[in-house]
Amino acid sequence: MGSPDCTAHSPLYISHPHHTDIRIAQLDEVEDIKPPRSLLGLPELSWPGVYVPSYNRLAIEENPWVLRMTEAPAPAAPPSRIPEPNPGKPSQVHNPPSGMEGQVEERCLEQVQTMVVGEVLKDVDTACKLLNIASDPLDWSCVHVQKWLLWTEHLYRLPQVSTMFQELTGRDLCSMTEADFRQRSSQFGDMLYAHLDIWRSAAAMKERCPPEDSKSAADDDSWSDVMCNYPSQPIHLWQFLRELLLKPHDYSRCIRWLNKEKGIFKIEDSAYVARLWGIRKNRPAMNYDKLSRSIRQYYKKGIIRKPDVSRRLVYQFVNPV
DNA sequence: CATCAGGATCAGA
DNA sequence: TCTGATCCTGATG
Repeated sequence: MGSPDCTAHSPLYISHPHHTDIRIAQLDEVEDIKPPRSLLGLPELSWPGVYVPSYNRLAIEENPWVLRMTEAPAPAAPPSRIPEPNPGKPSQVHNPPSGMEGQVEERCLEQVQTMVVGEVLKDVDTACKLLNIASDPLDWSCVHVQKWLLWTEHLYRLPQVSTMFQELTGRDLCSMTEADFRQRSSQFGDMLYAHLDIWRSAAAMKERCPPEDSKSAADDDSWSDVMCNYPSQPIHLWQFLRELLLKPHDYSRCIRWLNKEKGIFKIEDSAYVARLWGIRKNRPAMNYDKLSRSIRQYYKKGIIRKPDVSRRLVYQFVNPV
């Protein structure tokens, strides 16, 4: 079976502006701009000059497409709304697009769409890895659905909606209409439906254009290694932490090596890491207090310890990679 | 106040 | 039985 009319899906990512607008508004609300107090004296953390509280940061970080989507023109928009190609030619704005201009714009649009789609695929993939679920919603068990819902709640800062969708497999979810979603959550059903739609589209897209062999072989550690190597076994906390540490590109803002050779790492954003761990383990109530207790259990087992010079939020793998 | 240390207990695999 | 989650008390900076 699979997802219906895949071809209609690629521009569909940007066809839910009303859903994402809410999101953007929420993100934009975050104007509390200040550097984290813990950054004193520490090396540059690649923050783009703006400090966003952890949850919003997650949303931005894990879903750049949420922001980028708004940059892409809506598919139904008239050609004249396409971002100005050259400020030096104001006439273009008013003149009806000639055939050639139309082509250029079309190509522009295509490029933007390709970029957006690429980002979507990447971010869906990142989320898959984090949640340890398949990218195709049709393959999800009830537990996977709950994980995904939890993640989506987290992403969109929704109140708890996952309870409204209990006992549903991914297939059940996919067979539901938008109205069904709204029936379960009048406020956020449409949002969840749209988000699921994105995932389904991404899955359909992947199916149609699977990652090229050239890509999947050597350079592509981000796709296969972490997630696929342990299908559904429970993951250990130390493995999870290491997994985050091995992805500095994605997670260095919340956890990073201080000395990789010695296995010393620092948790930069304890709440965020705990939240990720909670999502991964389907434990919504997870917090740093509990996570750190679990880390301390590793002291006895000789897996993790405090470094010789003990510092807050700094730990050390006894056996570095 | 956040973090840290560690005891006790419980649940799930 | 093992691992981790949860709750707790008390210490520390």
